[in-house]
Amino acid sequence: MAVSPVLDRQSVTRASRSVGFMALLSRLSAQFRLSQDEVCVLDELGRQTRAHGTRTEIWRGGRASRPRIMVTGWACRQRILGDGRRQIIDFVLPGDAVSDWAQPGSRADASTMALTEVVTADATALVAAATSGDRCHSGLARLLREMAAVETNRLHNQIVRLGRQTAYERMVHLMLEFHSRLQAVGLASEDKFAMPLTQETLADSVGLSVVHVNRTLMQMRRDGLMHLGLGKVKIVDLDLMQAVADWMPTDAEVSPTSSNVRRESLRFDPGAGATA
Amino acid sequence: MAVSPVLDRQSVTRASRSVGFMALLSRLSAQFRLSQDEVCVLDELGRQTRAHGTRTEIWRGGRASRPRIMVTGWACRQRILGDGRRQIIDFVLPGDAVSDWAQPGSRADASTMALTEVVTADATALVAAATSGDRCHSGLARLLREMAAVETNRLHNQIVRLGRQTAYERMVHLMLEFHSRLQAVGLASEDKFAMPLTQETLADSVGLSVVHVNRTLMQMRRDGLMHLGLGKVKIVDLDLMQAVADWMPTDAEVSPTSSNVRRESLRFDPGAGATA
DNA sequence: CGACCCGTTGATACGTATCAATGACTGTGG
DNA sequence: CCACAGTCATTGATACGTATCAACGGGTCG
Repeated sequence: MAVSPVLDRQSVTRASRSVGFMALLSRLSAQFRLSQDEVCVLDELGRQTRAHGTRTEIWRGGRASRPRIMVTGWACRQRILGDGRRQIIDFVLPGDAVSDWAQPGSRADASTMALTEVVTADATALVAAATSGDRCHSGLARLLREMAAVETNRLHNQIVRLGRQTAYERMVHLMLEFHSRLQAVGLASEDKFAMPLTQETLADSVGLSVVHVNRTLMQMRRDGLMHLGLGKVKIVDLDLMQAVADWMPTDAEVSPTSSNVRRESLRFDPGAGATA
Repeated sequence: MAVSPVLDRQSVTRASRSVGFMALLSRLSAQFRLSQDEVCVLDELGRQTRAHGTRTEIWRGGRASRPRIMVTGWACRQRILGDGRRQIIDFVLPGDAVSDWAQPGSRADASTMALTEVVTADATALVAAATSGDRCHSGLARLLREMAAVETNRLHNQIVRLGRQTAYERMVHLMLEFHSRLQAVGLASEDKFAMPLTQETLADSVGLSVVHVNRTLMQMRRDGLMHLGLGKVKIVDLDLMQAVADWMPTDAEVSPTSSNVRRESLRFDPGAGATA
């Protein structure tokens, strides 16, 4: 293989040093109290990067492939039904896993598609270090477990949105998720962030038609919740949005206000049963 | 604490030796080629069991608690919105994890509720052995990763159902999931299984109203797909059901028929990007 | 300049929710 | 033993939310 053109090399280098990615690494290092050695493993991620064009498939479900991490750009995990209907399962943002790392050769499932120009990094070393069982890499192991837990939580959110929320609530909730996730990696300010998605993409995520997504967005603007110009989102009334969408705070501890108890008789029964 | 009444002790012992659970254990031992030592860890699960009454909360989200595994009965993971709307995220069947094991003190999320009388077992030792990093327990570690991968796949299925399938397709797909999962633990025959769920529970899973679930089920009967009498499901035309629901085979390898490629230009580009 | 993608809007159709009522069945207490 | 309330499945009539079809305008690109 010949060397890559200079331009590409430069752009990739720039990408791997991107705001979001660097912010993420430093935040992770602090949060998980990673050792010097572990930080080195993370730093190595910047070396093995690769660019992918818009609308290309970054990862195909069912394939055994090396684990990759998102560095720059937007992608989505999706599934296509036999007749062409598409459902976006989850969005993949900088710092997220491109495919599921848990099981190397897991069954055919979803695939991951780039929604913009995308840069990913090879995370083989990271995963290997974390799963080796070495005590000196326990911080990385916790980091991976945390990433998995956060992803599961996102899937739960997506299920609740699609199953029990109205079109309006779904859109607001999704926007709050974007805002929260992008803020976590330093890619969003208090009230603004870039969102390079078409309304069709949004539709395939929230399970609506393109037309109705458009109407819902216009309504949100009229209601003074947020404004949404080409590729940019400006949040106008965050509190109102969180109230509308029944938003659950992500980082802070949740006070047991209206915890998961329902109208019916619901006992918690710590020791209602017999113990053998 | 005094000893449990004899009757309870007997029933629990019987439960921990239940068909589903024993079948599961032997299948797992074979599939993951577990060592003698590892099989012992699994066998220990039968000792620390506990019974839970219908409609009790088995696990509350956000609580740090010991990991438990389902032995007998049906439960569901669910989330309740502020105004009382409920969404069932996933069903918990014998052999499944009651809560997420990945991260001990993960954030407040869903809770798990018993839908029938339920018996669970303490899986602390299992998780500890699997995450210890000991080479002799690597089979258990793979087992846990596989369980997580399967659960993630179920969540993906649920998202596709709710987002892009009709009421009819959703119901059929869910029934196929039950059939497949119960068969895997020896609780379903070729064409029959017990399903102790009310239509309201089904409704809260597939994101429909109770009334419409009823109408959908009646239609499925009229169409000769399956019959559904009190607590029992009898599959009439499995092939038709799988065709209707766009069912993806779970165990067998998926032939790359209509893989995740869409009408638009979708290249896979193995090396379209630059490598730094 | 035309072709195309994307966002926007209107008119209409369809799927599903909601409200209401009934019957079958179960458990409970007088 | 029977009245009673409660849960669950079923069915009809109607309302509402969202999909579908169609058309148009503004951008961008070749």
